Amino acid sequence: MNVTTPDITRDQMEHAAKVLKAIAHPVKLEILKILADAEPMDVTTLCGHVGMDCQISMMSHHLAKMKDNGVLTSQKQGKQVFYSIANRNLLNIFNCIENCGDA
Amino acid sequence: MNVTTPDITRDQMEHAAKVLKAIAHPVKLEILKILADAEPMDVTTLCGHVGMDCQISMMSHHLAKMKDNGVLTSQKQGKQVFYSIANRNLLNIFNCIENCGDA
DNA sequence: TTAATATTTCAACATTTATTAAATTGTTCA
DNA sequence: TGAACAATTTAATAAATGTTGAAATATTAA
Repeated sequence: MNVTTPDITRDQMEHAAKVLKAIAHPVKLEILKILADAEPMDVTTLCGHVGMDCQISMMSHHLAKMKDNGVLTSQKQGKQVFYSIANRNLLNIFNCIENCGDA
Repeated sequence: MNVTTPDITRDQMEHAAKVLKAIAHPVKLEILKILADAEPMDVTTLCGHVGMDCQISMMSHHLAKMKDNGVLTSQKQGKQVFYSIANRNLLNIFNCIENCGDA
């Protein structure tokens, strides 16, 4: 038995890699962080929070990819689409990131 | 103040994205997991553990990238180069992955 | 029905990754 | 020295990603 890391199968590894790929981008991480504190949020508002050079089309692509990989969920309400975090466990990644900040 | 996620600066976000990119790949995650339980390890042995279709050149590329991004460290000993995990805090990512396995 | 708004999709392009084979460097040892 | 081994580097190519603007879709309101 192994005390350092949990046992993870090949399939889980593939899945994990997909999820990590889906968030391994500064803007995507920022989206995640914004939603973490104020979900659900619609695309335009989210774009405003991301700031400066945010384009709605780019935002939509990022959101779609994260949704495709099970990171986010969405719900249409009128003209807007509100995004939420599918599984808040994923947010632990920020703790990890903070601890590893100077790695 | 914010209780859900730690405050993270733009720079930290950029850095985090780079680190995540450097490990968001099934083989790279596997390398990390193998080293987690048996570091340090030389390239050829590592390649054997990864199994099946592992080519030494590919392994070297993966290792170099992970090293470049501060995920791994290396130490030459004779003909061999032994790799280790730079900061074991990063291994928390596996817990996160396990919990989010069915996200 | 038309106009306005919100979001997605499409298409194009540049950039980055992943993979593989071949050539190269460095080390040990006969 | 030179053969054998370990690992890296280089180069070529395919595949995936990121970015952008324009067009398309859907919803609401006038």
